[in-house]
Amino acid sequence: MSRNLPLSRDERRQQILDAARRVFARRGYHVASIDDVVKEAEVARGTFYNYFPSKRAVFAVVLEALFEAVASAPEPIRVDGDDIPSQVRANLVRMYRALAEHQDLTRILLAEAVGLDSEADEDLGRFYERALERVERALLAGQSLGLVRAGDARAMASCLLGVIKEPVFQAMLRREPLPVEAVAEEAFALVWTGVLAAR
Amino acid sequence: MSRNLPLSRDERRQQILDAARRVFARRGYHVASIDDVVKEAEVARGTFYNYFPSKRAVFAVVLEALFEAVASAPEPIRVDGDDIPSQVRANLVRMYRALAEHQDLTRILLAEAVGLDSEADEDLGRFYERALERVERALLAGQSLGLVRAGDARAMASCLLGVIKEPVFQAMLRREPLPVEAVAEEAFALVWTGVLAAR
Amino acid sequence: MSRNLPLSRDERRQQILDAARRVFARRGYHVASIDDVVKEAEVARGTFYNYFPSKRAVFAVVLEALFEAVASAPEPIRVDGDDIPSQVRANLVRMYRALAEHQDLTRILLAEAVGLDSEADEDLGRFYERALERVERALLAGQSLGLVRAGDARAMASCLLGVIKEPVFQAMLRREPLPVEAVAEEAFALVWTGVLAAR
Amino acid sequence: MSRNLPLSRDERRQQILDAARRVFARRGYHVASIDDVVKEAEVARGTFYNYFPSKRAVFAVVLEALFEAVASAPEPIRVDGDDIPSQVRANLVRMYRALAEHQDLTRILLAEAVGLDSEADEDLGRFYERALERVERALLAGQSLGLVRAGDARAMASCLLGVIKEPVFQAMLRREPLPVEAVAEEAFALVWTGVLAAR
DNA sequence: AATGAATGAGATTTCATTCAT
DNA sequence: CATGAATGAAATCTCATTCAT
Repeated sequence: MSRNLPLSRDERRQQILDAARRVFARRGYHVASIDDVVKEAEVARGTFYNYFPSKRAVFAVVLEALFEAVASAPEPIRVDGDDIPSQVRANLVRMYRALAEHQDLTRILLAEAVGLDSEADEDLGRFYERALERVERALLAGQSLGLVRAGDARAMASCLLGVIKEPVFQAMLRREPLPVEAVAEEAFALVWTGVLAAR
Repeated sequence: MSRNLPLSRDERRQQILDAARRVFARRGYHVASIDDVVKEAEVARGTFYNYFPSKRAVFAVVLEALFEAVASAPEPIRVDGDDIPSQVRANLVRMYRALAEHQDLTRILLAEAVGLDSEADEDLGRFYERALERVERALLAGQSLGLVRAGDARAMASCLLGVIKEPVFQAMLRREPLPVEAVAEEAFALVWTGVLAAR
Repeated sequence: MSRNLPLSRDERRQQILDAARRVFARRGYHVASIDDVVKEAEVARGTFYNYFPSKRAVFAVVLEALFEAVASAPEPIRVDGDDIPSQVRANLVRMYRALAEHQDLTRILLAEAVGLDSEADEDLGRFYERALERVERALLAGQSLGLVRAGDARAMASCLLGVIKEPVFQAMLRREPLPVEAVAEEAFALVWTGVLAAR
Repeated sequence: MSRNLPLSRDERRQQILDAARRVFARRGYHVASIDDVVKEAEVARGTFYNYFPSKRAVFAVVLEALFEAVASAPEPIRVDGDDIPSQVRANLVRMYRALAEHQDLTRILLAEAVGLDSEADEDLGRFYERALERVERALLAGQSLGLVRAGDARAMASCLLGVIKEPVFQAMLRREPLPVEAVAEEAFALVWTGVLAAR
């Protein structure tokens, strides 16, 4: 009935996008319906399709935004800066904090984006590819500096990514808050020295 | 259509269960339809419902079977047995091998079972709880033997779980085979000594 | 698994028929399933079809049995017997008692048998036809004896049938027991003298 | 298929409601399918569910409308108006006419609404309760005026209700038109003076 | 640009009936 | 005869998308 005030195209688009993110986080991609989204955004159903061609498309845009938010958290390691361990530890804290801050995003990223369809899998693949490359480059740099031990940097990167993701995933699964400091500390220690007692 | 000959309840049930597992792995829980399952099993639609009350129910059974298969892979570390590093490495290989053997299972476990509904989340939570406890106990034992460094064993366990899961997840995402030996080697090295070069 | 002892064809048939009557009374024709019936009868599903060609057919037989039970309740009015009012009153009591004794049958007759399909409607039509004819004949006899006032005996019979049915129906609807005596008394008084106070 | 032009919510709703009433009357609640209804209404299947949440729900609305239509037919007896017998006779004619006018409604009310489920039974129970109370009040008034003979007014009301319903039911069962005048006449005579010849 | 009524393919599930054992 | 596994047509209901207003 009552017609929404005209908004700039970008504002309206953002309004729908935000609503979609909240809905996807709350209900999951498959269970969420366009109806849920337009109700959350308080626009008419047709309006949605004026801005996005399909449910799948708006989800892709939501995903892309998440990628950006998480990927921008860590800062490049600088050889000339603080001592390297501190930089690594700080980056881990930054990552965990970014993930903890956006619990809804996390849920989408870890739970909803997987197994959607092959196109979504490719989006996700590209995301992790970028993440892995980044870690891999850091490891390779470390190896060439003699800081990091020899080994398959790619496989190592994959394991390291797991060190970051899993505690977040477990917290999400249990719907508990992520204990950022404790987890960052253990992750750092593991990465740095493994589980062994000092020799 | 030609009618299938009657089969013993157990055989038919298993046939449908296997088909369901393949279909869930290929298409994902939400996208898979009962039609897909009965076509894969080559039975009539009604036959499915003679054995399982719902799509959700058959998925629960599939999931439970996966839990068992994966959880039974590692063997307890024995202090009096082979040297401990070898036992740990062997367990990692066992786990990766179990997961690699059943690529379809892996997809379901890592991607499809997450965020389905609260009941599935609880199943999954219990599964990971068991896994974490197991790792945690091993770590605590190691600590009391002076082998493992001090620290929050729970958080450490969570990170270690990630070390195992992530390479498998990445392989699944890219639909590539898991390089079991290489990954096991890196995972072991990471767990044992971290990423640092020997000091 | 365990196979029922062989029974004579008639006994087995009766066993199924009784079960069907109970089930139809409890659940209603449409909601009742063959599964309900065979479980109630404790026979296999196939056995049912050895005795009755269809769900509809067994229902027809159940109905027929009810017809008999109810139709045999009243006794013919005899001009040479007790005084006629007593005979009429006695018949009303007999009818109400028969209906009250078989609550389940009543439910089927009044609620389930109507609107099933055109074939069932014809069965039901024949039943009421017989009932109406009987009442009509009694009324015509009464008219020729000068006992019953003039009028359309058929329409009168229809109204009288309603006098009998409705209290039973109301009791059924409320799932209350039928107060046989009180209802019979009022029905008799109504039939005999209407609602007017004596002039 | 050519798409129906958008209609106001109320118009479309009414269109579907009317179609549903016709279909329920023709086929019966259980046998009627949503498909029948949407074909009768000439709308798409989804359109039905835009207006009613379920088959059961649209039936409840149909039923409620019938209750209103039938319950509003008789007019209160006024002591200071025409002579009372005329008023009673007129009310009977009004009732029969209302029922005869809407044969479809009648079928639903008398046949389809009974024994559907406990909720429908309660609706029906309330409807008859209102009807019975109305008749009972009239009888009690008549008794206090010395017009109506003594007796259990409630039981009497129940019998009277049967006098009204049964001829309608019989006509419906035979799919014959209701002979309104003849039936009203006999019903009135029965109610007023019973079946006895004048003494 | 915004609206929301209309659409229909397709999903899950039921259950009367058949038939090999 | 008795059994119960197997069947598939058909039912209800969902929801992404279209399009007249």
